[in-house]
Amino acid sequence: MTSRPVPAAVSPTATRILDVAEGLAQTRGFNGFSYADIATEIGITKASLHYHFPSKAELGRALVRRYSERFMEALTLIEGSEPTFAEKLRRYVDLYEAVLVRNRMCLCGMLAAEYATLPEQVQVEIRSFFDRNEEWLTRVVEAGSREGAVQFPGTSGEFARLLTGSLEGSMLLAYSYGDPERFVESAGRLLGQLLDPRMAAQQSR
Amino acid sequence: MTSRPVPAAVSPTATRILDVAEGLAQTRGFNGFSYADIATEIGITKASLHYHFPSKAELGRALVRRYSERFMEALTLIEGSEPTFAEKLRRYVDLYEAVLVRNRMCLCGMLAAEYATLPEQVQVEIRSFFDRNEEWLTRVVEAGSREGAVQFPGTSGEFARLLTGSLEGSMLLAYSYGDPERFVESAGRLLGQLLDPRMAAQQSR
DNA sequence: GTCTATAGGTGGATAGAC
DNA sequence: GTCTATCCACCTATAGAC
Repeated sequence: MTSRPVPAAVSPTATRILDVAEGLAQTRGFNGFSYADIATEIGITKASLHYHFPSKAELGRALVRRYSERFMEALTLIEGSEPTFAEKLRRYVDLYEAVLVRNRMCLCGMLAAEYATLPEQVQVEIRSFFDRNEEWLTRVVEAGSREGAVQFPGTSGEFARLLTGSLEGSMLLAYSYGDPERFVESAGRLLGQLLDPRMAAQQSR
Repeated sequence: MTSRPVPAAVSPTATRILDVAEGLAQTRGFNGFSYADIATEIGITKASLHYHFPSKAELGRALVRRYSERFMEALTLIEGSEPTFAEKLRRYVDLYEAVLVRNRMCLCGMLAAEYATLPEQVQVEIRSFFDRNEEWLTRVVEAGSREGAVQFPGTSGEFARLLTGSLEGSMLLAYSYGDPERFVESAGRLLGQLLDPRMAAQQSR
């Protein structure tokens, strides 16, 4: 079997730093945590952190890039078992839910709010995340449309944007209420209504 | 005619402070601006700000409360001319758009991301905003449902939550991309698909 | 109500020893 | 790689004169 390319080796400490910083960023935002917070939790000094990530901007860039890479890998995994269109979307939603049940917000949704205050390198990574999400979803929706599994006006890309935006927003509110069920509720309803409008209409009361 | 109750008089300076702080909070978040930022823009000293708002927590509380009150007033105005169900929703969406075209994010959507780091008084006001939004939308949806203008599975409240979450999320992404059109696109699509599923199905390509 | 002055703390970041 | 020590900018907040 062929092994896919592995990113340049990252030291265990750098990984640990990213792990801790990720949790902090997903709950408090990029401006809501400091090097001191990470240092305390890991048990090293602030100065040592700067050896691994010279500036907070570089830490942020690495943070979002890793998050983004992992997310894309998860998207690739979804398509592995050749699921139906509805299954693909359900698993896509599951990725969001998995973040919420850990009492975290999507890293990129979180940073989208702070966008104006972020270092440019981080802004670029955030956009890349959403662009890649949209590309994947567009392909999925396109395929679903060809199979007749979904119908909608406009382009697949526009439909994909609506999905991403709606899910991020429902996630944001569920996060702030500390109630993942709120997201599950809305996401299920969204898919149900958008995917099979005729059934939704029949089910109405 | 009867005049509605007016809130306790607020000094012109306090109003000016709130105006500036609101703009900053909507673009940079609550943790993204300081007393110094406000002071510079207004042309008074930081110390003077503390006379009007002793702590940043109190400033935040006042900020969200005013924003919330104004938003609710706008919602009341929507119902004034006895519009159709579709018109009410469209005007609701217009409120979001009006914020975006000023290159701002919804104050409460913005602060929802920072929720974990906010003073408790501010957290309470944020929740209140979303709860009141949901209540208003629920009533509107309930009425629309009775008139047969909309059909959906589940309760009106659940449908209302889906709408709020989806709009806030589409707004957040449009804000970070600096592209209000992105929101208009998605919001129009959302209403179109959810409000008349059968028509949406027919329009598909 | 607004000012000057300042306290007391935390932010990210660097120098240089080990 | 990690440490101690330190810098300097910035933060919220207060005291007290005007």
